[in-house]
Amino acid sequence: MPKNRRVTIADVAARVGMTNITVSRALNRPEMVKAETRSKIEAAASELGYVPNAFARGLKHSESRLIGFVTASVDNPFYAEMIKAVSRHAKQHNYAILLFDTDGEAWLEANAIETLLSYQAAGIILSPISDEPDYRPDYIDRLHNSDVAVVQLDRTLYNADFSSVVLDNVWAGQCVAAHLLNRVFAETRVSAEAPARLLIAAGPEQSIISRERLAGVQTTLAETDRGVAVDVLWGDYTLEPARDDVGAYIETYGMPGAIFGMNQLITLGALQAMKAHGIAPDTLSVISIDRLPYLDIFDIRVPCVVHDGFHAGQRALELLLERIADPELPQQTITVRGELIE
Amino acid sequence: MPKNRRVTIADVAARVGMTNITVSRALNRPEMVKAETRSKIEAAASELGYVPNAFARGLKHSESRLIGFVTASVDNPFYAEMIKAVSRHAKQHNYAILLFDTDGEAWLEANAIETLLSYQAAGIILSPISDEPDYRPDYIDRLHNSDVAVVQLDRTLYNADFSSVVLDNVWAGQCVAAHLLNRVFAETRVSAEAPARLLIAAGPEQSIISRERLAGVQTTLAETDRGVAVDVLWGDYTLEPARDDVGAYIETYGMPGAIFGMNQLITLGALQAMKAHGIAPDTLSVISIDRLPYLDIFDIRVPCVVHDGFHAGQRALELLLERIADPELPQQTITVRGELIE
DNA sequence: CTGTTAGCGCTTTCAA
DNA sequence: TTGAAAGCGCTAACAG
Repeated sequence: MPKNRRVTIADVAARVGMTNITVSRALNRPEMVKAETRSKIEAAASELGYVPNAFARGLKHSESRLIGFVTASVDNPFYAEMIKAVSRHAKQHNYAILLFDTDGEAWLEANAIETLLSYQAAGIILSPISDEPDYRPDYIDRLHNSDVAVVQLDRTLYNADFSSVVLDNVWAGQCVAAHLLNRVFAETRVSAEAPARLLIAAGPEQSIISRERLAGVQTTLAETDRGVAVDVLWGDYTLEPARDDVGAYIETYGMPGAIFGMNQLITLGALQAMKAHGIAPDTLSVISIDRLPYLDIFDIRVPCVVHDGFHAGQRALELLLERIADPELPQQTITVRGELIE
Repeated sequence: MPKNRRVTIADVAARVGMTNITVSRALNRPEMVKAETRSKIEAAASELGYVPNAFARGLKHSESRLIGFVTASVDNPFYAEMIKAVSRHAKQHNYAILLFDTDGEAWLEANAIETLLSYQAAGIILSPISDEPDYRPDYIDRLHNSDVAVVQLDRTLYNADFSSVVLDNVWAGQCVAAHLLNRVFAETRVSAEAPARLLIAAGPEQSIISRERLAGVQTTLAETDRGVAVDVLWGDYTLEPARDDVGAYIETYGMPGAIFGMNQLITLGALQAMKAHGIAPDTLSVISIDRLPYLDIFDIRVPCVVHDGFHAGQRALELLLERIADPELPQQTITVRGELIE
């Protein structure tokens, strides 16, 4: 069977002996058409297998029902959760999602934005590859000059004036420190000679997120007279460097009083290093940001500050829809607080 | 600052004192245009911030550079991996991904297909909500009558004639059984009175995937004279029913000789049930399909048959591109084998 | 090498 | 309630 030529509004019109415009109206503004004509048209349309051409429609209105989601890692479970939330709420408002995985590459991110502009995307949810001050991609101006709504999610471009939904990183750091002071460093007293040591396995040194989390820890520690010394290992949010650096640290300085991993992968890396050095997870206090899934099944307790990705994604989409509806709205930042789970 | 009207090819043309078509050519077929004109045009285009309108182009060619990915669960890590693969390879061929999360709902799946047809998607990678024989959505005919390329991934519609990339489920079952015979039931001898028991926590009873995995186990067991009795608990591929049913089983029949969980979540459910009954993971042999991530860090060994989702996704996209290039190609099925990891 | 014309499928005037 | 004409932005086909 040769594939039928695509059926258009005109084919439907011909079938019922009317003109294009009547068919168009019957399908989009049913109230403007006599009920009888309408049902004839609807019948013909479904019989012929008519599918509206989104391109023609988009060209006409010069607006589209597309929302872009740009992220560095679809396979990060936290992002997967956010994508799910965005996708679910987008389709309730009749938007479809164009997904771009930038794989941490600046040029792919730039391409993604370019493509979204060419599809006249109504909005973009952007989680850029980096929040460091020296990452200032050219597309920022393009976005400001166009009329796409933009909401940054989780990560934000340094100093770019877009709305955003971010985690309360300072607070997460404070939570972590408070928990450690309560549970681990409870007996610690000021002691300049042999202070208790907290090892922090962080993300990149220039990452705002890492710095905020660190700042949170430090302010809370500073509020007490417990003499906790903080050692920071900068990394890149992935497992391997965390594992290697924590391993090296343990070899050089011995076991710290506690380890704080700034995200899931970092913490797993730290745990791996501990295992390699024969340290059981319950001997040394480990605390994390992001949940380490399913460990409770095996009675391994790593307390963590958990952020609700689904909620964050949903808020981002809400913000985006508001901006699409009213582009003149001032930029907003929404902060999502995590919760300490023991 | 009022947002500038969108800049079109005509604006660029006016700027350099040429006509639309020359600009169009300079941008798309550089070789057809004098080098000097071309560079003038390119300069003007980037200065004005020209972005081609994908809708106009799509309308003209009546073909698009869009590929649809339709799945029931973006947040399943196995799917996330496949999405990553598809996305990465799609962009190498200049396709963008329209992502639809159907959340297991038939009407959302139907909507997704409808939307993809309206966007003239060049191809669709489809992982339907169900592979059971009584799920026969209407869109199957629409797809066959249109000229979209379709490749099913992981799950396939019962008896729909589309290409597909599927896991070798029979083989996975055989692997599992062979491993159990070697390691767990090695000493078991024929014994009608007290046969060794293998508990299988499966997906839905009508699911082809579950039935194939089960069949694999049974053929391998049948090839030996070891008297292993198989008990099957049907479920739905999620954690909770598996946990509850395995728990109930243990209470009624006591500990089986081994438990086989047919996917990650089922196995985790089984492990949870064991924990609730005070059975340590190393006392009872558990085996799974799909990896249980990071357990090795804690010295918990659950052998599993692992499938390479990245590879599967990549193959699906390759198949799709082939069909886009030549729609007359016969339908193909590619089978991806997993590997037993101890 | 560059320009004219026409049309992709749909919808927005304006008119009947 | 329905229709005619025009145009969204882009690119074939055919000139020049």
